[in-house]
Amino acid sequence: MKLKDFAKQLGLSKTTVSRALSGYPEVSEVTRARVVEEAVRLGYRPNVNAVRLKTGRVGAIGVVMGRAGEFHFAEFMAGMAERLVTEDTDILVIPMADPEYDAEMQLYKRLAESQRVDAIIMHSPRPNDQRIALLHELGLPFLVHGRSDIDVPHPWLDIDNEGAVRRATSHLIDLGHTRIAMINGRQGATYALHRDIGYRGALQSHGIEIDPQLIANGNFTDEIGFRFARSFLEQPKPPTAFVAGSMMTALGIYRAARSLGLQIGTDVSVIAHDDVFPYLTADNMVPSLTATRSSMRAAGTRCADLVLQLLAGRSPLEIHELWPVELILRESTGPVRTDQT
Amino acid sequence: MKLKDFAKQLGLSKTTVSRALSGYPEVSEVTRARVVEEAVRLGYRPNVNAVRLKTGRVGAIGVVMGRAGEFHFAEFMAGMAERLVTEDTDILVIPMADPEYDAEMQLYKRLAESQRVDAIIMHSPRPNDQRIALLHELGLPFLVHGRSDIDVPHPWLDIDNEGAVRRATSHLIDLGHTRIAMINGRQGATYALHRDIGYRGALQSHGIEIDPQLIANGNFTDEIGFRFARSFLEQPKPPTAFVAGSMMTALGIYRAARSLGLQIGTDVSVIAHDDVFPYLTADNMVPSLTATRSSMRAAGTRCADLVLQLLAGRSPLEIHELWPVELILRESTGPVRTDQT
DNA sequence: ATACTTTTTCAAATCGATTTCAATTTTGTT
DNA sequence: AACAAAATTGAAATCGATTTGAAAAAGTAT
Repeated sequence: MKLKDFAKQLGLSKTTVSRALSGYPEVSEVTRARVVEEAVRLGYRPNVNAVRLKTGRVGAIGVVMGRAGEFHFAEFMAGMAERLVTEDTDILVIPMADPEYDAEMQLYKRLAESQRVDAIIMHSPRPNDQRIALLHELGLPFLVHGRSDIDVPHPWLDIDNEGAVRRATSHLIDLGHTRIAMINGRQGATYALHRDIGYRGALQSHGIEIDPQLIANGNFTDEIGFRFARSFLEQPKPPTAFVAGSMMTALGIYRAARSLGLQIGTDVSVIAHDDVFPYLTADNMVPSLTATRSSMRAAGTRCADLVLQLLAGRSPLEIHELWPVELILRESTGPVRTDQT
Repeated sequence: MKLKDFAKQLGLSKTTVSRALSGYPEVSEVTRARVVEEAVRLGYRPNVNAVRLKTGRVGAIGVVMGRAGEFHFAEFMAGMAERLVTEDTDILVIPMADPEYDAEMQLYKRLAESQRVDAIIMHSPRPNDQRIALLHELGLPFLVHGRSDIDVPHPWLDIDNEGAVRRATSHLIDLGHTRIAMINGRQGATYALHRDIGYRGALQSHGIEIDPQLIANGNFTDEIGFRFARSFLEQPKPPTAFVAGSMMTALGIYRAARSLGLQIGTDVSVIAHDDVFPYLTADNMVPSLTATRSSMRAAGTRCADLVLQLLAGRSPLEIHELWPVELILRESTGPVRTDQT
């Protein structure tokens, strides 16, 4: 059913029908009501591609997806979906061949030229991230989930990674720990850097020397958590506490500690960052996990919201949201054992 | 840069340029070479929306996403992305307000009418799933990830859930277990039904009575695993083994067993289904988890592939793929303790 | 050189909507 | 009732490509 046919059925012009459906004020309420009602009855719905061609609006927000099967991703998208479901806007997942810089730059260029999406949400930016410069140049509206120190204005939403880790680390220090290990995310991303800064900052401000042997970087997997925790704990001077980047990492650390006969919460303290997953909760771990918490889903919802605002004309320059992170104390952290220090 | 301008620059007509770029044979090789080269140099790229309007092809495959933040989802999509990255096709995630039947039916109708996607991948179908009937009726190409017994032909890819669980259960029976609990996925989906059939079948063919008290259904979460395992184990006649629907469920069962001082692999055996996640591996659990395994990512890749074939004209009638599921024996299963039976 | 293919190119129609500008109808005022 | 102002409607242009059918150019055979 095309507009032309539909209009003919109603005995109206295409113009009037189109206006009635798009809510323009120049059409009488009685006509509009009739048009809307008949549209539902006859099942008329504008062809998206025609609308898109004419208006230049696509009705889709792009999210670039790397190969790594990030479990965060699904949560973030679920959050976006929550906001977008009422908006007639969908999410375009753009597969990226290689998480290589060049490939991604090309991808953005193509996206901008081909008008597949109205805006892009970019993840895990790096310090001085040239992708941001490119997006800015291309004029394609975008929002960064995370931040970059690049000298180009960009709208972003980020959580206070530095503050979160600083607090977590400080808390461990307050409990008497001095050998605190850090199993961070992959090197390169700003968030990993911020966490590193928070960690170092906390130690330094308490006059504790930083031991590079206690710092590791890697994917957010159980495997990484286990491997590094195990190797750290087998050092001559093992850590008495861990700060970890994710729940999965924490699972690995738990496993490593157990495998060495160490009790979490007494022999070894653990704090991890919790993105709040419906399927795995910090409170349910044994012992329950002390965590810095921030909902990934909520971030997705808000990012979608901000992008809509951006598209509605809000200035990108004023969009900067830094979300505080809660520290939830549970059983996995405890005072350092006096014979350990 | 529009086709018109670009053609003018080259001194050719729009027709010839369009043909040259789309690889039609009616254009001389020397002209084509020039056009292609100049397109790259001048950065001309056809406007997708115009192409889509004209050709009726959208270049996107739709995946309906429920609210539940399924961790499988990201893996499946990562798999799809792997296949689609080389095609010029993207993934459209369609948010669904409520996982209600009616709402979803409406959604499919809207999708078909508005031509947002070329095809749809549908997840977790139910027995006699009317959504399949609807999609069939609408003429929107689709692929079902899973199966339904509905009396409408539909292309599908599924794993052998029944066989997997039958084997898992039989294995436990071979180890001497007779009180075997089943923590299945949410009731309603065909896969849950198939698993249930496999479970019951294995018990029955060994002459073991089915105890409804040992069967539970719920989301794939640590929480569900814990709660049911705990309540089962506290029964007067507790199970000595568990068959579980997911790794997360298994985590919960492990936790429940531990909380009751039971050793996994000796006091209680556990087999779970493993969708193969990069961040959490069955082999790394302690003790390592015996699992029925099938890669969700591979399924995503193959589903994307099949949809492309569908769009290329392959008959939906002949697309039925049933993937076998491996059973990987590890430490979480062992012979029943003789004092238990 | 002519007639006839074959190859290459192009003008114009088309896809299905939105929107400008003009025409018509309705309402309000005197 | 006459006229202006406001409200409503519609014809035609437009978005940027693809594709049909016709024409021009090149190639081949007589």
